[in-house]
Amino acid sequence: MKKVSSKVVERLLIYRRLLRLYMQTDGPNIYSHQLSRMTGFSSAQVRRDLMEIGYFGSSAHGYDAEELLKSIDEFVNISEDFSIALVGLGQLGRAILDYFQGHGPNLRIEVGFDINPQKIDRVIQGCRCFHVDRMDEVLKNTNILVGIIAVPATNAQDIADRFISNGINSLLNYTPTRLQLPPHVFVENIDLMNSIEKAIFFARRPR
Amino acid sequence: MKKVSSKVVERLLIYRRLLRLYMQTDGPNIYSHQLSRMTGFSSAQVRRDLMEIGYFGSSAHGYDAEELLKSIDEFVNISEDFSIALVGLGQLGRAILDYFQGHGPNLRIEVGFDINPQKIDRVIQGCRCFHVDRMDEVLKNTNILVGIIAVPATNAQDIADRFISNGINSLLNYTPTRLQLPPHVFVENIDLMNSIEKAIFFARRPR
DNA sequence: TTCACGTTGTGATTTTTTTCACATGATTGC
DNA sequence: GCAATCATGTGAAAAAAATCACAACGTGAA
Repeated sequence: MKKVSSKVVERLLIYRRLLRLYMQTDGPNIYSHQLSRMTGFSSAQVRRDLMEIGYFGSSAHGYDAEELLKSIDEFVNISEDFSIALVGLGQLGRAILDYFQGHGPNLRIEVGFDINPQKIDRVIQGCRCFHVDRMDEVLKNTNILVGIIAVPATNAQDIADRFISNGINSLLNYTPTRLQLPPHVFVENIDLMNSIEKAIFFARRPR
Repeated sequence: MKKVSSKVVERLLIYRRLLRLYMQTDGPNIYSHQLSRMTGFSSAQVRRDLMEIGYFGSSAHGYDAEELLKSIDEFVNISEDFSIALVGLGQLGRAILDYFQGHGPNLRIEVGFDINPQKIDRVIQGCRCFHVDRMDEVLKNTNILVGIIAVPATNAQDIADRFISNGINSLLNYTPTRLQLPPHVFVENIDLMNSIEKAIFFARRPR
């Protein structure tokens, strides 16, 4: 299957989300310039992105929203249920848990890990919680492919290593730590402090 | 002053953070290949980035860590205290509050807004909380330049507009809404669902 | 002093990403 | 039926970002 850049995937997922909203209220078809307005990406970019997944519209009616949505769904192929593990159930970890268990029906944080005895062996928001020491044991018996890291920065690398040694090759890193990873592992860094510092920088400097 | 891309700023802020750690334990000087190993960026990229801010090392001892840090600090210029406003004090908003008030000494979420009466007119984590209806009034009397949006997706645009009409031109958007903004406004989108969907995608597809 | 070594700074190049611009094709109004 | 209109798909161009590769330099050992 054709390789596709992370940026394109990101935008496709955005179209996907917007299409769902669009279909609830608007007509059955949609134009690239509409997606452009909704996203802020240029209409040429929208068309290029849709080319990538081999979906073709008509020059008269643009794209059939429902078909397009289905095409993107097929392409990203995350419709079936998907299990995730989360390490770190502090304030941030619980917010993440809350956010994901609330929203999407197709993804689910299956298990959580922490070192705080208050969190362990409970079920929080439908997520079974274990002591971090049991990661290997627990992960062995699941088919989790994505790990979320929401621990203090100093422990992030350890947790990442543990995930990887259990065959997990896609990580969400909510710490500012720059993880050292083998090249086949995907990581998305969500660095809250970095984001706000950038925002502060550009609050005063033009782009 | 020279314009500099968001990507470069992002990396400079990462170097800045790592330099602080590095200086606590390691020698007074540092090489581009060390920063490369720590960050995952190539050493050539590190050198290019440092060129941008006009800091020059020596070919024998690399960079003087302290001087370099000072140069980056001067460049990003976010050392003095900096006030921020946060709208939305739900689970996510409070996690953000917790995170930022805990960490950096130089930035501070000064005021918060919500519609939940339980949150209003209290001080949470050193952040004074008001009803959203009082945004104009409260923001008028501060010199806040950065706004954080952590409300339900459907309200995000309204809040953004309100921020902008009060002269705030740099936003952190924690909702999946794609904001429509005038071109001078900087926005950093932190789209949690998008991130995890990307991670799921790349868990199964090579890059 | 001189040479070997390792690092910087950077021009040139490559790669990636985005935009331009237009031929093509479908539809509508007349 | 035909012209006018408006979107698409895409080759070509441009812009942005990253990498290559090497001259120049400073140091330390001999």
